[in-house]
Amino acid sequence: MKIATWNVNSLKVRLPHVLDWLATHQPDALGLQEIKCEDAGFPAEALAEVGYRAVFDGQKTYNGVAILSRSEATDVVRGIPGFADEQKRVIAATIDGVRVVCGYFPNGQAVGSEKFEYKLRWLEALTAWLKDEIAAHPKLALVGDYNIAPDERDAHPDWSDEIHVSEPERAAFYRIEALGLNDAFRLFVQPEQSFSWWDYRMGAFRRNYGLRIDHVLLTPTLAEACTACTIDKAPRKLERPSDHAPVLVDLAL
DNA sequence: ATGGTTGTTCCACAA
Repeated sequence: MKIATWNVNSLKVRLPHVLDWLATHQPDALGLQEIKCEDAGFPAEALAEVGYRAVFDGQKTYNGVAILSRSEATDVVRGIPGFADEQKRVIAATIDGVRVVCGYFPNGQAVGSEKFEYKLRWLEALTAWLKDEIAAHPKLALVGDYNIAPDERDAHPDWSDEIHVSEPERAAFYRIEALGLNDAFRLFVQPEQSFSWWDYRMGAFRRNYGLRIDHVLLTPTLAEACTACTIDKAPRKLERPSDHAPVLVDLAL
């Protein structure tokens, strides 16, 4: 089984890239973030033509998440239960016996800002809900754009902003891991300076001036079955790319 | 020190 995650920064604009990527990698589940479209405008037909169904929680202009799958997605949950939020950032579903939780974590803008406080509140609510969700689903994958680089290896040495690498954000990431989740990427030896996001500006991709902020976290049952985790930089090299690369895990299931 | 880019939109705002 293959599970992947990709912040596409507008599904409308990135649809050709997504269709190509699905054809090449044939994931069983793909979590998408920042689809930036309302439910009525979701390109369900184009995806169905290449063999994928979708569950989604769309929003105009900002945010929006989806899970694409070849098998039927069941027990769909939209948003964090009990956490009122206008912003569409979470969708969860069970696919082929695996609970896939897809999240677009808040950016946080700048440490100490109002948006940063929202990020921390959101992380707290997500963590509380995940505790129950993991207890109910031993095979669970938390995928998405976390907007957190977990440790020093995950940020370019010249990264100077506090946001994405601050102590409170990293502490929140470790609290999620402490629920019993494993960073799939670090189960394997990886190239140094492996990143999943590069700013559009200042030739950041060319200089590999990036961060690893897109993650797949796995419960122990899935971590034991995990045989590979890779960041696919290929779509980032295309014309009109997303600023994020997809992350893909292989599971011996 | 500033500005550099992209997407959606009413041209500013979020990333």
